[in-house]
Amino acid sequence: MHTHPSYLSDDDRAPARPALNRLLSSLADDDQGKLLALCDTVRVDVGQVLYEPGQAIRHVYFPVDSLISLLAVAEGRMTLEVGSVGQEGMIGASVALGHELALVRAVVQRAGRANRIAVADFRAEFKRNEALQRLLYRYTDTLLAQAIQIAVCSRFHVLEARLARTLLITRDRLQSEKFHLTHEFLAHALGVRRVGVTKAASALQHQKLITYSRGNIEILDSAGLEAASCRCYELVKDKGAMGMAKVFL
Amino acid sequence: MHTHPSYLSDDDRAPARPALNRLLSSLADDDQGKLLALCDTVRVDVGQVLYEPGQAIRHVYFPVDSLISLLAVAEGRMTLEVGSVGQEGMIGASVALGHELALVRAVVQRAGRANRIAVADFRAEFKRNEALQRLLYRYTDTLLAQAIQIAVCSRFHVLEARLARTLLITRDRLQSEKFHLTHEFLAHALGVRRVGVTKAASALQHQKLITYSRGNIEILDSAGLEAASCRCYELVKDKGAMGMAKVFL
DNA sequence: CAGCTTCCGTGCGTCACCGTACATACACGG
DNA sequence: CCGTGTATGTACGGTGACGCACGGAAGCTG
Repeated sequence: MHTHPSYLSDDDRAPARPALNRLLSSLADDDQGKLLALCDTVRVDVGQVLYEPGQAIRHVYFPVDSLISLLAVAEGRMTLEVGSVGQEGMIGASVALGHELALVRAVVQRAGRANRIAVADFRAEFKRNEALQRLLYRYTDTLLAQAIQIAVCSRFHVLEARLARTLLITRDRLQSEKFHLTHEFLAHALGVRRVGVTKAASALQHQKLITYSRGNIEILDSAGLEAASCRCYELVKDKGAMGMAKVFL
Repeated sequence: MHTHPSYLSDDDRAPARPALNRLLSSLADDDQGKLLALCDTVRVDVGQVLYEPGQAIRHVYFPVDSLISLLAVAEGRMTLEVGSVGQEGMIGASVALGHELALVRAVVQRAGRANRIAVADFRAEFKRNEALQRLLYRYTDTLLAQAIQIAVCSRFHVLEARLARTLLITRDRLQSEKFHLTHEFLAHALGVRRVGVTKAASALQHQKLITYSRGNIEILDSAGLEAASCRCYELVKDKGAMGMAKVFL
């Protein structure tokens, strides 16, 4: 089993052996090989829309170093992030069950690479690969846990706490205290107005918890930000980690 | 917990051969038989709490004519219904994946029978029964769709529309224009104050869409109620139906 | 440097829902 | 028939977020 090296720098470097999504790499060698033969690796860019609700899914994606945000879409331009998917996950799993259409928007939050498989190939492999079936089931379950937590959070917690939570989760996923995320983007994820984000972010900044300018956000006081955030941060974090833990051992 | 004995038939009709949960009945005869051998049928009562978040799951339940409400619990007494499960579904599926603990509260919304299996038995059967695996995966996926829709709905839609939606869905599940549901219960499901429900319900009643008294709700104008509800009604309805359609053919 | 786009900040009236407290009405058992 | 509990109704100030509109500032391009 070739586990990819854990040193990762961003763009300039193009390793001869491309890093692999962790879901894929958790498969046994022969299963993995068959799947990889059907894969190609593509680069996805910030803002790129991979799925649109109601539209047909063409490929299943396994992010490598990219980050995908899942946005549920209500009428109008109101959206709400119901989950996010990095190297530990995948999008498009439901096509294996015969669902042709996406039910959420999938948009790239951080540019990077993703392993990609055409739907027909994926379905064929799914049918005969039992390990893959278990994996998808398990991952869907963690997505469910995420979605539930987010539903609760966005119903009961005030914007400032939710913003803090999102920033912390983003940091964890990107492994960096600095990242790029505009108020506009956050507004879509949190399902609020852009000015609402501005107000909340500004409050966090006054408390010296973060600083930002033109989309470049930096977390200054991690502990303070956790205090300002809701419990949902730990819950999502733990559930996400625990849910898939056994797979990655 | 006091487990209810498996004799049933307290009041109205008691079919000699008890009806079966639809998920179970969709299994092939031999698979079904093995599972049924591990099952007993219990009666559950309104308000009974089957699972509590963070606590161990002891049994997996397949409702027959009962209806179970899944409530995500935030701190305090704030709750939000993230799905409901009737004869077409089950609760406790995640134990098959090794998750010991419930992540939502499961409370009985309508009394009735449920097929029940002890966790250990269920896990053993899950391991060797591929059809069961597919079934659980598929059902978890429809739960995810439900949860996402509810997250969006409770974020963006006003209480009156959400109440109308809940009433319509309840009607569909119970196959009856009349049912019992107190404002208090609805408040927990919708994640709002009881007085909020009273206000919204009272508005619907003034529009002659429903009538109610001491928990006995009757839908008077189905079409009107649909008009007053949000689109989420049809979405949840369709997705729930379509998601499991092939299983039930 | 001009001009454009992107991103952030502010102000103002409105509204849905909150927390709390209290009032009424029906139901049922002793 | 009275008491107790359950279910529903009303009232009031408070607030978080909304919609809208506009102002300003930082970067990109020509």
